[in-house]
Amino acid sequence: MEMDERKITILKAIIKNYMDTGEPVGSRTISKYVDNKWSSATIRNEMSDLEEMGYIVQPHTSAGRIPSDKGYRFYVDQIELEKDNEAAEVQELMIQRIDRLESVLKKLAKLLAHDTNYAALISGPRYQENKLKFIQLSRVDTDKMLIVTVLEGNLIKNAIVQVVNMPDEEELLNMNILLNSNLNGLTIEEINLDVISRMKQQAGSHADVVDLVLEQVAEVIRADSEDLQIYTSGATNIFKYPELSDNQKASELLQTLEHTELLKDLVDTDGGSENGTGIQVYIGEESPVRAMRDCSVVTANYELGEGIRGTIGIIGPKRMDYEKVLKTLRTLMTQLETAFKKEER
Amino acid sequence: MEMDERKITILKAIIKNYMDTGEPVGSRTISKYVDNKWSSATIRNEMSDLEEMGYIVQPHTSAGRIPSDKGYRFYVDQIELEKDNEAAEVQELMIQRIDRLESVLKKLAKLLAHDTNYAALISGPRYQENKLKFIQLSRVDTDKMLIVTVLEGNLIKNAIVQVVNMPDEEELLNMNILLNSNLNGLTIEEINLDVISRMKQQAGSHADVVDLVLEQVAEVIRADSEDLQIYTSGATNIFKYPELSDNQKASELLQTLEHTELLKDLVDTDGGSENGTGIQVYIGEESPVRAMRDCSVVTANYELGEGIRGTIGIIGPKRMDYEKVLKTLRTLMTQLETAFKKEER
DNA sequence: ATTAGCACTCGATGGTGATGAGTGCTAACA
DNA sequence: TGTTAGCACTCATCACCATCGAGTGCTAAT
Repeated sequence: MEMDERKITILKAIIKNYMDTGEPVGSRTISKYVDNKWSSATIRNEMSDLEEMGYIVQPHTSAGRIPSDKGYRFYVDQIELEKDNEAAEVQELMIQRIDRLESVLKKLAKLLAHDTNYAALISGPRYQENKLKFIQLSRVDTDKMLIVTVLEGNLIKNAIVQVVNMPDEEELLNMNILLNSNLNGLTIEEINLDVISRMKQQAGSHADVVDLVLEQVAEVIRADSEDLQIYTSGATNIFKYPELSDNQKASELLQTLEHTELLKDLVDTDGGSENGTGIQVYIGEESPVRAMRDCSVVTANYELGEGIRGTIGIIGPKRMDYEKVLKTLRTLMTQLETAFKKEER
Repeated sequence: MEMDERKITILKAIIKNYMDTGEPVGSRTISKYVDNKWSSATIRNEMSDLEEMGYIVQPHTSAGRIPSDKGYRFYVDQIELEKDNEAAEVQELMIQRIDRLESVLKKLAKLLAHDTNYAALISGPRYQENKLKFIQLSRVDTDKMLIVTVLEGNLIKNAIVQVVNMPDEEELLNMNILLNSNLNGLTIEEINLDVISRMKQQAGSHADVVDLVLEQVAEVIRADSEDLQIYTSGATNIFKYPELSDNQKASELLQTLEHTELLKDLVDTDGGSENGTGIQVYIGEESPVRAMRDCSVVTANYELGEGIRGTIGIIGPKRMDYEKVLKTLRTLMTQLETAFKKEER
C-alpha cells in the first residue's frame, strides 16, 4: 500500500487537529474538516489504512487516532520540502551589542520560549580553536594583579590573583609586551616548554608571574571547553501541554532541563549540515535525550565565524507547531549571524 | 489555656512525625512515639486543646492532625532558642578562589539544593557603593578597544567597543593614566560635569574616547544595580514532596522560581539583623512571595565586607527540617565570610 | 469506490457500599 | 482530679458496577 493524495490530506488533517486540541481525533471530525468532501466512513477506511502503515495509532479501541512518531516525521519532511515562501514574522531582535554574547544568548532563549510557548535551550559558543589574542596585566592593589585574557572571537576572561613579588609599573609594561609578543596567536597546544622557558628567561626576576599567567590562561581555556554553558528558559511552559504535565513526566523533563549536563547530547551534534541549514528535528524516540521521548526537539546550530559555534533548541510536545518553530529558528539564525557579522566587520 | 510541658512535647512530636511522613498524624501514633507514657485518649484531649489554640489543624474530620503555620512558628522559635551546641556537619566547601564570585555562588546553590533536598536560591552581591577602582584601555584590534573596569570589591567588567580614531600605544598609555587619576575612588554620583569636562580637556584629540569609557562605566554600574542576579537550583526537588507537587502548585512554584524577578521580595530585606545572624524564616502565609504560601522559606544574608551583600535562601515544604536548614545556613554563612575575608586579607 | 447503518468496544463518569483510621465523648478508674 | 478504656460516629479511600457516548469496524446498499 502506498500514500496517495487523499491519505496525505487526511494524515495532515489529523495532525493539524491533534496539534490544536491534544485530543485523539475521530473520523467525523476529519470529515467535517474537509467540508464533507468524504464521508466519515470513507475517512475511517483510510484511517484504518494509515494505521496499518504506521502513521497513526489508536490510544485505545473506540478512541480517535493520534499521529505516531512516523506520522510526525512524514509531516515534518513535507514541511521541509515546501519550505517557506512567505517571510516569517519573528519579532525584530534587540541584538545591539554583542560585547556580552552570553547575556544576549540568555535573552534570546527567554524570548524564544515566550514566543513559542515551548521550552528553549541555548548553548553558549564553543570556541573551537582557542587562540590567544591579547593578554593584559595590571596592578589593582598593592599585592593583587588583574589578568585579562582575550581569546580569538573576543571572548574575555579576567582573574585577580595575589602576587608576592609585585613588579613595578615599568616592569609590568615590559611583562605585557613580553607576554603578548610570545603568546599572541597561539593555541593552548602550541604553548610548549620551549615557549615557556624562553619567556621565563626573558622575564628574569619575575618568572613567577609568567607561571601565574600561564596557569590562568590554561584555566580560562579549560573552563571554557569543559563546562559547556547551556541556558534554558521557559521550562515551565511544558505545563501548558497536558500530555507532558503529569507528575511523572513533568518532573523528569524539568529535572533534565535543570541539569544541563544531560543536555550535552543535544548540542554536541557537530556540524549537522545535513540539510543545509543545520536544523535538526528529533521526534519522540529519535531524541538523544531519554527524558524527551515524549517530546519533540528542534535544534539549530549557529556559527558566528572564527569557529565559534553553538546550538539553539526548542523542546515541546510532539504536536508542536513545527512550521512555526522551523521558521522562527531559521530567521533567528539569520538574524543572529547577520548581527554578529555586522558587528565583526 | 496555656502551653504546658506536655502540650509542647506532643506538639513537637506531631511536627516531627509529620515532617517524616507528610501524612496527618493521629493520637495513637503519638502515644507510641512517647513510649505509651500517655494513652491515645489523653493525647486526643491534648490535641483537641492544641487545635483550639490554633497550633494544629485537621484536614478533615476523622483524619489526624497536621501543624498549622502557627504550630511551625512555635516549633521554629523553640529551635532558635535552643540553638546549636553541636557543630553542624556541613560538608567542607570548595571555596578556593573567590575571583569569580558568581560561579562560586552558583555552585553553592547547587550544593545547597543537593544537600538539603529543597530548592535553593542565591542572590549575587549587590554592590552598594560602586566605587571605581581601576580602568584599563587596551587595543585588541585595529579598530577595537577593550575597556576593563574594576569596581571596589573586585567586580570586573569588560567591554569591547569600536573606536573610529584609535589612539596609538603611547596615547593609550596616557589615556589610562588620565582616566585612573581622575576617576579612581569615585562613585558614579561623583562623576559630574566638572570631572568630565576636565578629562576631556586633558584628553585633547581623544575626547571621544572619554565619552566611550564613561558610557561604558555607566552601563556597568547600572547593569549591576538594576538587574539583580538571582540563581536558583534544585527547583525540581519540590517533586519530592507530594503536598507541593500537584500540578497546579508545582507549576506555579516552578514558574516563580524561573522568573527570578518575582523573587526580589525575598532577597530585598535589607539588613535583617533582627536575630543577630540575619536569618529569617517565613512560614506559609508569612512569605512575601505569593506562590510560596504553601512552602516555608529560610533566607540568610551574607555580607562580605565593603558593603557587598547578598542573600541565600532555601525553599521547601512547610514540614522542612528547620533544624538542619538553619544549621546549614549558619555554618555556610560563616564559611563564606571567612573564606572571603581570608582571600581579601 | 463511496456511503449509510448498525453492532460493538472501551474509557470516562458517577453512584454505592465496605473498610478503616481517627476522632469526640462518656463513664469508670486511680 | 487527671487518666484511660470503650464505643459510636465521621469521612476519605477504594473497589465495584452501571451508564453513557464517542468512535470504530464491518456489511450491505448505492
